[in-house]
Amino acid sequence: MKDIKKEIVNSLREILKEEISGDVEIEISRPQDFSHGDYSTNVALTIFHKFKEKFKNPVDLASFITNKLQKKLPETDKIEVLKPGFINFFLSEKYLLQKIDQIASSKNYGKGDSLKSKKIMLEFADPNPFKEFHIGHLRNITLGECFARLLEYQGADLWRVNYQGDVGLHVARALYGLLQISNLKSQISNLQKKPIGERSKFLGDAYARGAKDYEESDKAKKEIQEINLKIYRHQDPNLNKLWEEGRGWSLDHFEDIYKRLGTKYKRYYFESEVAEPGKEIVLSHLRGGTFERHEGAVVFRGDHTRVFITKEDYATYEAKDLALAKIKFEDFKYDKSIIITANEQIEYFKVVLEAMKKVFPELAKKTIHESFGFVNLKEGKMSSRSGSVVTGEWLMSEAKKRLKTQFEKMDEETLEKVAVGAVKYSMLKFSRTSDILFSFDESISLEGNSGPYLQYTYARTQSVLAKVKRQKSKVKIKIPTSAKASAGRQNPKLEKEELLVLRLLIHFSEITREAGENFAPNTLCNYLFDLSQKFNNFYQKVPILNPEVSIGNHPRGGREGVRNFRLGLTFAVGQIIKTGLYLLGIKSPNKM
RNA sequence: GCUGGUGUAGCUCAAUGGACAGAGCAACUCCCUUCUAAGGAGUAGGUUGGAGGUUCGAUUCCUCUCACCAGUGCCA
Repeated sequence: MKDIKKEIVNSLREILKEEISGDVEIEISRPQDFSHGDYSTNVALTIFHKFKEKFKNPVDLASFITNKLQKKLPETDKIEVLKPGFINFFLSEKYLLQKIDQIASSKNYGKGDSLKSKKIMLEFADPNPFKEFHIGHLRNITLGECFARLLEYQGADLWRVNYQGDVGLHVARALYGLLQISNLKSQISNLQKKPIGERSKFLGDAYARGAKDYEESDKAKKEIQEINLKIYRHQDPNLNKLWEEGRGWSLDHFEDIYKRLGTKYKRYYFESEVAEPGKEIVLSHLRGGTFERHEGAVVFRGDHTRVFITKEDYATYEAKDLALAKIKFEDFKYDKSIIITANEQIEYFKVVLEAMKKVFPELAKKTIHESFGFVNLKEGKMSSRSGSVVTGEWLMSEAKKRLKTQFEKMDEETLEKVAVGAVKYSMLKFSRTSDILFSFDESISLEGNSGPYLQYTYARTQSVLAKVKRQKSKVKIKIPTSAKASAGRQNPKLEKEELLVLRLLIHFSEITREAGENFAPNTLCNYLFDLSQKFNNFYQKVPILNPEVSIGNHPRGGREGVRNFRLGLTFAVGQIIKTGLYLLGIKSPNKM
């Protein structure tokens, strides 16, 4: 089936080529309002300055173009020229109906190939062992998984990887905190029998103590710095043992979280494995002048100066990232390497990428950093009561708890899907780069722009379809091909509510591609929400299973035809929502 | 101080330089004998922080200014 958007562009290009020698950029956009058509272009406005002698104004030019266009685009019902010079395209019902058949009959509808066989490495989540997996990590992993799926949907060969900071000052702080505990040994053996969550909490508390002491006491600060060096150098066997134990606890705990969130990594990288190689890379480029020694440290002077090797002679995060890029590429010859972190690292990555440009120019070209904003809690006061940070686990459990009181009959499995979906959706529905305020009330709600609302809408579609399956033993929803169904009918007219759903449905593949290209899941969220609203309106106003008898000129013909069409539409909406939610990393329960 | 980001309805947020700046909460009206009312329809709510500029056209781009957040040589 023809891609109508491409058809429009090609036709326009042909016409314009006849009129002007050069090629022009043609933009086809989706109007915000259906009253302006299914597609629209501002090309007459943008190129008018070249035609000032031939035409009075952009509207004139647009009319001229439109006259020539009419014959070339049989898929359109109407092409109109409006006010300043827009050309609006209205697709014919016949075309829309063909499209619905396509969606309902193909499992892979919407799948793109813009990244076909491109190798992409995507690093995201990056929690630090010994520290809590906090809500920032939750947003990171949610966004990362969504990007991964969006890119895979465009045909990418994608590796999800996770870079975890198992050495460094933060680890030293936690270890210091642990060492302050008097009966540490017995506590540890005690905890070994306890659930992972408790162990992880124990570490989190130790970190909090270490961090506090680091700030408040010079003596503690010095000790922590010593611990840091000992870990880097593997000097102290007892300390190493403690480090390994704690590290293991953290990683087990993280593993649980990844599983719960539906992310599976291809490869884990650790700071401990890139620290030495990182140092070597920096030192080997010292002579070339890329780096220089200053006050005992090795620094890089880029956009601003950053330290790559400290005067204590261990690699900083900066140096490690250079080695990481190299090792990543050895593992997987990527065409593109994407790193997702919070906004606070923007400046950091600017400089690291500058340094990488000098050290590994080929890799630097392939590496991009994408960031996102902070997560704050709207109902956040209650969390500070515990004194520690708000963890990802806590957020999900709390969501589940609240959901349970609201929907008593919901079974455990569905509860989990909805709770995780609610939290994830709240991380995705806002534009990526802005700081957000997480609200339980909004995210759990089935009203409004929320994960559960979409899940509920999907469940509704399945509920209707299930009814059909119960009625007949095995019903395959068969939709008569539109060409036949509407043949011989004059001015077939769909119901308003049907048409709105239909007109929205056809844009799914464009939306998913754009969401991937721009790393903008919120565009997909907004689209799915819009679709759900329009479907719910349709559901409310139009009987699906028992259409009124007197639908004389419905393009799907008699009662049976109309019923089949509406079932097909319902089926298609279900497919699109389910696929859309999958791309967001959210599960779609059949019943709610 | 410097660099970057943000500022849109009471609240939380949308809006590839486009059409009358849109949603959802909250407020107020309606709609269940019928496929999930866990839903739907509607009303009200705005000088897009402020001042200039570029453009056929600015929430979007540029300059200035105010407020808040983040980053800013030995953390990650």
